[in-house]
Amino acid sequence: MGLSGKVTVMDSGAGAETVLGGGIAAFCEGCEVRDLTLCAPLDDGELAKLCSILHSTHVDAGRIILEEEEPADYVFNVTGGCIRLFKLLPDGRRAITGFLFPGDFLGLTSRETYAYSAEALTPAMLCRFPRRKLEGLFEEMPKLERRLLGMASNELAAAQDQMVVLGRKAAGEKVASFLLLLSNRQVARHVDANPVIVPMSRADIADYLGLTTETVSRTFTQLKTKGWISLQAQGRVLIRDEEALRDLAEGV
Amino acid sequence: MGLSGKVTVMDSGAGAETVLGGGIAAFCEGCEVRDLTLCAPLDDGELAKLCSILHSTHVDAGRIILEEEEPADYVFNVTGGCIRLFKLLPDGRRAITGFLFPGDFLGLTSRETYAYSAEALTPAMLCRFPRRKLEGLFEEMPKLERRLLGMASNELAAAQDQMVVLGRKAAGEKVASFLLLLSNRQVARHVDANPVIVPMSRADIADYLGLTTETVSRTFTQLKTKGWISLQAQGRVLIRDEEALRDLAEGV
DNA sequence: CGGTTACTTGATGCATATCAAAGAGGGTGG
DNA sequence: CCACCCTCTTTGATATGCATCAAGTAACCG
Repeated sequence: MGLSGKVTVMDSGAGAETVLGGGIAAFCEGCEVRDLTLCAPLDDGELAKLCSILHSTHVDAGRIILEEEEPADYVFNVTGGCIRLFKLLPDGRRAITGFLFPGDFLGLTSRETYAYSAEALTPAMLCRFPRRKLEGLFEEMPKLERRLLGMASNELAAAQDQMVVLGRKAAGEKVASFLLLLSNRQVARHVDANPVIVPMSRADIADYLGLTTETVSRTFTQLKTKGWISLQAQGRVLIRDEEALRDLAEGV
Repeated sequence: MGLSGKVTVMDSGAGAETVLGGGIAAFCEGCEVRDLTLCAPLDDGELAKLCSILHSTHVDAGRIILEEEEPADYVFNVTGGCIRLFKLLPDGRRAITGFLFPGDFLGLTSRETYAYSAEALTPAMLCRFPRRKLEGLFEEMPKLERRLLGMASNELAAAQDQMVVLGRKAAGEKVASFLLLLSNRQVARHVDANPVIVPMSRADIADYLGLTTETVSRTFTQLKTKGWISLQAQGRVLIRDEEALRDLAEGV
């Protein structure tokens, strides 16, 4: 135990704090991302039932939430902060397979273990569901399963887009695609499209785009020099010429 | 109409032939991939109902089955042959997002349009379902929806593996990963793991791995020179040193 | 058996990686 | 509140793996 990253959210010790379970929908009333999550299609009574099996949890930045190959006993809804999903090669190379934001779902797998590791990139809030209990609710609430299928389909489409980025786009196109992706996801959660909030490091972006830290940095500089973006405080990126960025991203 | 690739399987004209619909499960009796497909969890009565909405179709090699951005009115089960899924950039660059084999599912999307194009790479057999009718059966047969969620989760895991390949592996590691993937998928459909049957061209493999035709070819030659594989007739690849190939693929 | 397409091999170039070091934030303790 | 330190970012110089361009060879199909 202690401060090592090996302590996950499943052990309810060491810093990750459980807030609530069991009650009625009161807790979910204030949820700002309800229309994006698993819970979107449920009425108040159904929501209460779902609430009875969830634990809302805060995780500190840098904390590991779950690890590849570990038993997939829980699934999560992200309600705040940003999470990175990644896979490691034996020699330490890292591939980030996605970033999660409020409303996103975490931990879905058809196997008995997780397919990737997940780490909080900023302080984050999660709703944690025991997987078996959630599956137990499917019969009673088929809407839940339908919703999960819809979310999985969306993730699949996003994964396919990312394969195009990784396999066939040049560095500039990759970075432009990335900025527009973040911008679009802000819109989905009712945040202004511009400026783009970039909470992740250059190294994270590099591992997501199949580049190096240096190349990502150079590419930002080039976009800035062209006047298409400007870099602001706290990792904010102002898009100054969206059309140019979009053309670049699409490979026109 | 005519011979242009623009004629898809949805138009039931020009070469793609509908075999049957409507009957009882008789047609499915001989299906060799029933345990892999959507139909796996269904009993005979349920299968008959599913049969009543399906059309079994043969498609010629090279024929386009569905196109990105077109209305997603049908979904398909592949029962024979090999299909490539791809996305194009405006300047003609192509990214192949996956290859489908018997037992695989095609056309799943949460949106109203397909997320990619699909083309028969060899002569192929498909079971075609009207999407709305299939969704209509979900209430009656929740097993069907459960199965679809499982298949989508599997696809998602495969997509994440592929992101690691595309983003962080070198050419040799990519090709080794690819050969082992094909081998593993043969095992899943009860085909011997070795030799690996490679029905796709070097260009297809290149577009799947984010390489060029020439690099794929050179890499095959290198693996051959090391004695790890040998190239046989009809695109068969004999794996001679699986452990070496596996270590290479995993990046050890 | 000839034509066509796919594959292989070679020579060269370039985009991005790698190695290296300086500069900018951001948080902490005095 | 300021100074210091640590980490992240930026920039520069060089190296290299893969792409590109080019041509020969093998496989396949009618």
